[in-house]
Amino acid sequence: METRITLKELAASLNLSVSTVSKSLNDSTEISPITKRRVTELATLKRYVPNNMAQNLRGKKTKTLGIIIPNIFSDFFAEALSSMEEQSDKRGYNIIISFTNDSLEKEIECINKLIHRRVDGIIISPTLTESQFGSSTHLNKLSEYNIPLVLFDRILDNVACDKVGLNESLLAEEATLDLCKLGCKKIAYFSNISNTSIGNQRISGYSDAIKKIKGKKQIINFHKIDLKISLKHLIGTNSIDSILADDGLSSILIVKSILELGYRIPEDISMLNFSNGIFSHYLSPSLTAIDSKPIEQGKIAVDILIDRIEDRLSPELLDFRLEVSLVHRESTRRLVPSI
Amino acid sequence: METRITLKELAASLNLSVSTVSKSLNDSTEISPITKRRVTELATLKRYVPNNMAQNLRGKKTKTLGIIIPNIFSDFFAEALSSMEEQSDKRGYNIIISFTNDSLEKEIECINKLIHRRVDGIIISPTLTESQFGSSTHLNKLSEYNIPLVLFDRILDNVACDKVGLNESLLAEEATLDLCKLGCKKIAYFSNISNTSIGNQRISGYSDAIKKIKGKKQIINFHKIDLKISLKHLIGTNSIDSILADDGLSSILIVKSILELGYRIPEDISMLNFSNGIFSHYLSPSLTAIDSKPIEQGKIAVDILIDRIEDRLSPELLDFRLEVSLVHRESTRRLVPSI
DNA sequence: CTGAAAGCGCTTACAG
DNA sequence: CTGAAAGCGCTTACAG
Repeated sequence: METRITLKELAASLNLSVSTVSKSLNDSTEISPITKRRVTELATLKRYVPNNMAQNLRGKKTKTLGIIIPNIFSDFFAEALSSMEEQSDKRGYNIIISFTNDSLEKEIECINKLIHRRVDGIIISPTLTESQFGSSTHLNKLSEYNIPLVLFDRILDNVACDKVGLNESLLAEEATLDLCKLGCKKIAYFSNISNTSIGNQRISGYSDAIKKIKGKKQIINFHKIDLKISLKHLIGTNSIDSILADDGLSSILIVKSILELGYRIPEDISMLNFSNGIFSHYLSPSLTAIDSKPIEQGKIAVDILIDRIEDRLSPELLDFRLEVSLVHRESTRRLVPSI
Repeated sequence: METRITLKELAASLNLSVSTVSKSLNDSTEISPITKRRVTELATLKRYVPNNMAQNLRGKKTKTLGIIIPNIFSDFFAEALSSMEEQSDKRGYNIIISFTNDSLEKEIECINKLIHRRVDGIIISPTLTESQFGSSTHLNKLSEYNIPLVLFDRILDNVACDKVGLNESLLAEEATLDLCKLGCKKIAYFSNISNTSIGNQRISGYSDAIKKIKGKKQIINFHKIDLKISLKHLIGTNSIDSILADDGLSSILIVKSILELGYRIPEDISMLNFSNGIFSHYLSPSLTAIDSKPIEQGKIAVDILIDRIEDRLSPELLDFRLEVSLVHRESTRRLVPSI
């Protein structure tokens, strides 16, 4: 079935040696223009395609990156992945993509598979479990195989490698202070990812901000409550005037509940969330959100990884934290201009 | 930098031949248990990992599939891709994923790259341009390389290969008839993808249904109108009582416009759309939609491709069209039970 | 039970 | 300018 033509067959048809044919195809200066032309012509005619496997076997590099992310169901990961693919392509690298669905077991399997496939480097956004319990031996072992690793978005402290992400704590603090600036005084954080490293950083940033504005800390674990009942109580007792939410999905549910309870956004409650996905644009009301720049982050992660692979970086490990900005939309009150 | 241990080094340390070590590692029955143990112990200790490149070079198969899709920003493709990844993994295949962003040029590049990489097979959902103009020489040439191809979701007639998708025409017809059954009489189709093969099939199915119910055909090209003005006019003049929309995004915009115009869904206008994405679930009102079963479709595409690769299929090409169903939600009227 | 040898398809010193 | 030879890391007939 596999009938693709090889260098050897090409050489035979041309009455040339394999070396000459190979050099011709690689446009080596050693070869005469006439021979080159003969070779390339036949190669085109016979649809010769070099065997990457053989080339890589000699070259020791596979020009392939492994990318491991939890899923592509959030806009953040979808856009980040898309951007990584584009940038890898631009720099001449292929990618092998795996999704863990936040299963640590699958993540470990993936890592092993990528080692087997001899990828030149790996970008990973680890599972939440891992970020909770920090059992990252499978990541740390990559250095023993000399496979560069870039930790993306979900950054772990116990892994020594290049890192690309956000300053989640600072971000949460700024978001909280922003709500305050817009006139909110009772700001609750509905956390959807508590107990993870990112979740904890956000909580810490939120807490710092609340302390600064001398407010009352109200951290609500999204998974542990009956949303509608909680909201009814919180708003009814005038305990909150604004909500900081983790992701698009929880925002949607919160908005839906608030509206169904008969309250208005932003008049009664302001909403701000960490995910600037397509939801935030198109929901009614549209949501003020933190633009975490997945496109830029993805590109940077790929660039750092390839630079590391190609030895263009100084040995110190990078810890790149992107500056991000708030996108104000309908879900938060306008700032009343002071005269 | 690359210091991974090879069979040869392993053999040297053990005072064995390369063949014996190789066989031991592959658990061959030729080798004595004692030797096997010695070998595997040292291999583990030294973290030996076989070089896939070399293995593939001998075996002629790469156990790798190429997957080319336009993007992962719709829930459909995201879920389909996720499912393909899972199924490939289950069956022992790796995948290389590329996104075309609906650029035919990028698609052609991808195909060439995958040929170079000697993938065992390819699944593709072609660009819209291609589905409009049908210039598919780059797809047809795959058969010359003996690379099996599965056309996914966006199915072209001019490519001879296995196909997995929906019966878009039937689907559109049934959706239209369903609206009719729910009491709608003036059904407009807001097409977001006219001029593509899928778009045309849907239009034809919609047209058939309209003919059956003796209604008036109203096909509106989503891109060519000012949405709000059009809707105001159509609803104001009582020209439509229901809308069939292509995808999630256009549905959102339509819903938003209708609500802003002060009309109610489904009381004034019923909405049904072809995309059962997360939007359809969570929008207020939630949207009645066609469940196109991306998970199942993705799995089937992978299974067919691998079965084709492994020669488990009869030579006739498959054209698999999945049965799908409507999911009724808030955006369409309830059926009034007849007594 | 073990090993020497050939070969997968390429590239690249080296020789002529 | 062309070619013979070695070698990338493996597997698998074949011989012993």
